[in-house]
Amino acid sequence: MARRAGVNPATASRALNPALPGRISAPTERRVREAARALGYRPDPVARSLRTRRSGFVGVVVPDLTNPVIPPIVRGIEGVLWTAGIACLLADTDNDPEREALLVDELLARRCEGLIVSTATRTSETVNALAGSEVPTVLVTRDVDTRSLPLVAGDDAAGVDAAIAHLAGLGHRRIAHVTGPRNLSTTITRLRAFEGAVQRLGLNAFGLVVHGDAFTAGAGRRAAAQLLSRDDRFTAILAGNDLIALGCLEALAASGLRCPEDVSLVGHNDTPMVASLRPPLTTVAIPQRRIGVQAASMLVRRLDGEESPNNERLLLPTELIVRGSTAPPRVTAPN
Amino acid sequence: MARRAGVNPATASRALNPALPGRISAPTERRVREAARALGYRPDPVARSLRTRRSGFVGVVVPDLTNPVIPPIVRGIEGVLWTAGIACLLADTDNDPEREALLVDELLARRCEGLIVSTATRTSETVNALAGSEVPTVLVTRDVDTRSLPLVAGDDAAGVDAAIAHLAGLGHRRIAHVTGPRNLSTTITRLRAFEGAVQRLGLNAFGLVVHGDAFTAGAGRRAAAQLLSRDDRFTAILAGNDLIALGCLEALAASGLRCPEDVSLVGHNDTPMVASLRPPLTTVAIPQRRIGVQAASMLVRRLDGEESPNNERLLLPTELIVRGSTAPPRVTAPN
DNA sequence: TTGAAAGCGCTAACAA
DNA sequence: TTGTTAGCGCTTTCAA
Repeated sequence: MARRAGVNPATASRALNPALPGRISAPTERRVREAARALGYRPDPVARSLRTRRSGFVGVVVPDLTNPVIPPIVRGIEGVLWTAGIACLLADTDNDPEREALLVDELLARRCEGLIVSTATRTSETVNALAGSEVPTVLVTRDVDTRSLPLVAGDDAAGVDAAIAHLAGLGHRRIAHVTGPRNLSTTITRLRAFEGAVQRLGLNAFGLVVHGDAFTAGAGRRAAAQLLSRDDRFTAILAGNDLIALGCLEALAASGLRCPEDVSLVGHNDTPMVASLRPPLTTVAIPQRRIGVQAASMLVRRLDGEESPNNERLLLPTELIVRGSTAPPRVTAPN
Repeated sequence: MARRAGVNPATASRALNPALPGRISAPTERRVREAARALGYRPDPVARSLRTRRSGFVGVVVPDLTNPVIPPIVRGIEGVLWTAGIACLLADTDNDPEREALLVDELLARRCEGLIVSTATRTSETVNALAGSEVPTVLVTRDVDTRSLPLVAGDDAAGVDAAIAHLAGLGHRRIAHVTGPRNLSTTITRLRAFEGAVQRLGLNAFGLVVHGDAFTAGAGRRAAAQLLSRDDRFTAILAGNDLIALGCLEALAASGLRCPEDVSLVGHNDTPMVASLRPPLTTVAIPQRRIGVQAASMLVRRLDGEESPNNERLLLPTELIVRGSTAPPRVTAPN
């Protein structure tokens, strides 16, 4: 290879890898580099991996690439990692714990150096097992109950606080919450924040929390319909995310209720196009790309040997985007 | 390793790889497999790669994961490939030809066995170069002008045909087309189909084609505004994609025109949430996931050595989804 | 500062 | 049917 062009066997290796032990004389290094360029030489990453036991890539495990929150995060991750000379092996679990186990196993077998995981559920055994393993892992967006791994996410609690404060400021006293699926940490975080804010503001949400069984419009529609069928009155809904909010909107319309005149509505995530719904959706925006960037950076630091506690948590600021779906309540509760 | 547990050195390899030459006796195979299981043995993929010159992964190059057409395609790809024991290295070019060149180079250096590419532009030199390379490549959704590589995509032309036929059937005679960026094959395919359909139906679209400079709502808004500022009258718009359609909707509203009463509107792709716009958008749905599945399957066949011409093209059926944004024109053109 | 030699874990060829 | 030997392309001791 390049050696033939130069003169030496594996001195070339040292010449091309300045980080390696053993100083190289300037002229030698120049000769090697020239030869390498002339022959279009690229070191074989596979052979290098075999020797160094480092693969040069990390696994990125996502619950569902089709969930609009995920792609910007992956882009953030991917950009940082390529810059660091690391490639991303992508694995989509389809929100299925079994598939998650399978894919993580496969990823580890392929010797990925690290993992960035948005887990399928908050009780994932697969993810918990990672906490004890050798391979550095960072969670994004979705946490596990054990909190046994570092996490980068949006500060959903602050976003929910802002949302409830906004609604309360408009005069709402009876605010309902249609959550996402209970097996996700994001659902729990938002629910706890909702409960906290309600209590802090002296509101009362008894009978006004209902759980959606998925982050979909259909689940939102069903849950909201259930809410509307009860006797409890409310003038606003905090939805677990934007798709659930969309479902709520549909359920309200189906009940002949108008948004925001009869019921105000707040979503979560600021998904594409929610600004173009009728009414435009008030929602909590999370810095998706930055979450990805920070998660990847955190992983890179760990790969570089920086010691950090596994309970490291980075919550990036969220922002309440006020649009047309929230307004003061009418004097008498309508439903 | 497993050898110590069994008895033999590399017979184990044959035992675990039924495809390899050299028959193995049933008892031996059983012994080996038991030992492997007992010791939790997993063959090292890196060492195997070094020996076999196969890396076990392919590169997936996408223009922008944030473009809602892409994720379902990637999911389709990813599912098929994992099933085939192949991992996906993800690379997002951000629609930038330079970055595309960089990433493909990096991917090739890492010895991926094949590539699935949705290119940044229809004139991509990077992609054209792939046509002459050793590594099997399949294009998805976006073609290059040279047509030098196999392609799997939706049958956009048929979708556009159906859309124009639908509009003409409603009575529209003057139909405008707000295209996407001209450096994408999808734009050209849809434009050609538009022109063909217009001509075939004896319509006239002189002065009614305007180019958006990106697949964004902003580009659609600007292009539609430009269209509206002209003297040419029209009663319907075919948009290059749904985001452009959204921009058109905004431009119409800004001009005091109603959709569909004053101007009908058709999008492309059936992006999430367009059914919830006001009015719900009539659009051409493309089988995104199936496109991914078929592209991956095609690549796997090629990796397995099946010889196929590089001009293989698989166009999967599209479907016009009629919603509320299209209606018969009023008797007199309004704008 | 450089060269020589060994070996990462596996599989391909050849021999038994 | 199985064992032996060699070697994929690199990096890493160890010696010079």
